[in-house]
Amino acid sequence: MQRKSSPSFVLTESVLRRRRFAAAHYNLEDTLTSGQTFRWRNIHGHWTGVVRDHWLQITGDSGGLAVATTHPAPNWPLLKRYFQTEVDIDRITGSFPPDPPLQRAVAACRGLRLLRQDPWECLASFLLSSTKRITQISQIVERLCRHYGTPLPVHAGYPPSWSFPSAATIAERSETQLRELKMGYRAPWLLAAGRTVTNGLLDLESLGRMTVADAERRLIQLPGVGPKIAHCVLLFAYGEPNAFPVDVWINRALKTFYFPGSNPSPAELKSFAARHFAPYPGYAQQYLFHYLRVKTSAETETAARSNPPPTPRPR
DNA sequence: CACCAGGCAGCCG
DNA sequence: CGGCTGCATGGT
Repeated sequence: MQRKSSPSFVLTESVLRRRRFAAAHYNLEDTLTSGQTFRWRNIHGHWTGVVRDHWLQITGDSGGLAVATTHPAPNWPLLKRYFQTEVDIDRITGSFPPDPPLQRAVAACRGLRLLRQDPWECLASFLLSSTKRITQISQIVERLCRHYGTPLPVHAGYPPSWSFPSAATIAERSETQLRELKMGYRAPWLLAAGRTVTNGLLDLESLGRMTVADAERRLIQLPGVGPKIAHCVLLFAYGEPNAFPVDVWINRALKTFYFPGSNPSPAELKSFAARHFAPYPGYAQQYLFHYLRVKTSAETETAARSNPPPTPRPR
């Protein structure tokens, strides 16, 4: 790497390569903080993160995204695919049913997008997510990258950064080594997933060509992967619009807003969501999830926690 | 200190 | 199916 003339304590300063991705109404902050990805930080007023082996600095403005990377030969098509800037988000939210909670979520999170992430990173990250808060998932993922990822060049003044460790790298670790990263009982799950992907028993590439049901069946064969995590992977890595992860927040929201007073089974909730939110249940889920988790303070929080009085039924 | 967190596995009826 | 419990760890 070339040494440039700059403050004496800066040994290397990476060249930034830049490009703009045009997009109408790209809500970068909500997209990067809505719990679909765990590696983005706002540093010096810019969003910085990693996509594959690209260290990135992103700025969102009214016309789209300004993308800067230290990668010497950026894979721009890959990055563009990751950010999904070509998606007409207003058309998607415009297709949502006109019920109050969902429309409130759209109004509060306008421009929130779904990313198209690397399947292995997505699978591994969500394997680590069970009964953890998003901030803690981020911390575990960060430790995983710091210990077992590959260091990446970063722009001057930014903290060091690493790629997400490959399945093969994880497969070579021991359960003890993984437990040292404070992932607890999830360590054997991550190890097993790394081994299964590395030895070819699970071909992540082929999942994209299967039906949702088939891909889900394959994913939940992995220990620690159930319906919720499988659907996160199908939605966030494969862009499956019918994927619909049901976590505690969504479960609470569906019961509160759409089944007040009754006690629907998981199967009922699943079929209702597929029908009611079609043709984009995955996007609707993400809007509801992010809205309920961070855009509301007192009202919905308390309403959703304590078995609430029946709310007006949306039509 | 009790309780919960973008769940899941194992077990029981 | 449906319900219950343990699981590591950290925050409120």
